[in-house]
Amino acid sequence: MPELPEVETVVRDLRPLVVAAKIARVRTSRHSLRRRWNRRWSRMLLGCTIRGIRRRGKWVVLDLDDSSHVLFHLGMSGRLNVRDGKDSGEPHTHVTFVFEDGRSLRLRDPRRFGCAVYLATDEALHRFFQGLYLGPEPFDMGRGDLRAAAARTRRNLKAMLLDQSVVAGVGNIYADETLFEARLHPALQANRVSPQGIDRLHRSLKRVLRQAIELRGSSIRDFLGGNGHKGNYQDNFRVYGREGLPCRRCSQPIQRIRLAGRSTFFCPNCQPRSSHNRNEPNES
DNA sequence: ACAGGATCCTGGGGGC
DNA sequence: TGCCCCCAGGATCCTG
Repeated sequence: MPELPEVETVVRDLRPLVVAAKIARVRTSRHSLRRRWNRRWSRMLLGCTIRGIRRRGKWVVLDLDDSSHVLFHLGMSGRLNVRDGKDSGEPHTHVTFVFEDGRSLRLRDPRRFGCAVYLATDEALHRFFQGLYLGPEPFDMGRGDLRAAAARTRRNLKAMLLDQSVVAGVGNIYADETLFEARLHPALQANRVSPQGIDRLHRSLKRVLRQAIELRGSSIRDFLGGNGHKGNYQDNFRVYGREGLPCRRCSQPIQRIRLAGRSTFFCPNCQPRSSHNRNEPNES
């Protein structure tokens, strides 16, 4: 559930808390995450100081002073935060970096779809992302990039947006919100959408993500930022989770279908399957 | 080559 | 109130 805006929020919240912190101990749980934490990595990290924290797609990247890196993925239910002193023994804590000053950075993840990975060099980090075929950041992506990606696939728009090799960081919620904003039906075959339609998608993607970041992401179920504060974008959802509720533009009921194995919400009036009347959806 | 389905995992919610 | 079942979906692996 943490998608780009939520991960960005976590990173921004954590930055003042972790930069310049020195790692004194590393603790891991015996449950394995999506990728197994290698015990040697813990030793490598001892004495390292965190130089920076940033986001790449849905990944959190810690940069350490010996030019090694630690990546975190929050999966569905992962939370990354800093606690003071005493081990509160919170359940589902899988990776803990105890700092010299007694505070600690913890990855908690009940569903264990998340992971933590150590990469010893810049080169290794680069190769790791290359191996994932991780696509461009939405804000760095030109509209030509999205046009090209759309032209070369017969998949539907929803599946294309969810594909991390096309654009990094988009998940189920922001895919649906972006498609609504662009007034494109999620089931449209990507290579059959007009260049103008793809450009609308490109603009909408940035607009939706930018606004979601401003509002600190969405707190549905239990997402909290790195400082424990909630996001507010869930109050702005146009379609996600609104099956049967009136569209905020035209008041037609929002529909839900299954696409790319995911619940997909859209307005059948504002996002018509054909592009005939896309300029004037009926008011009703 | 490409698209879609199954899989992993737990907590929460609906139905009875 | 309690229990069961299903659902949520990010990434990866498998099948058609």
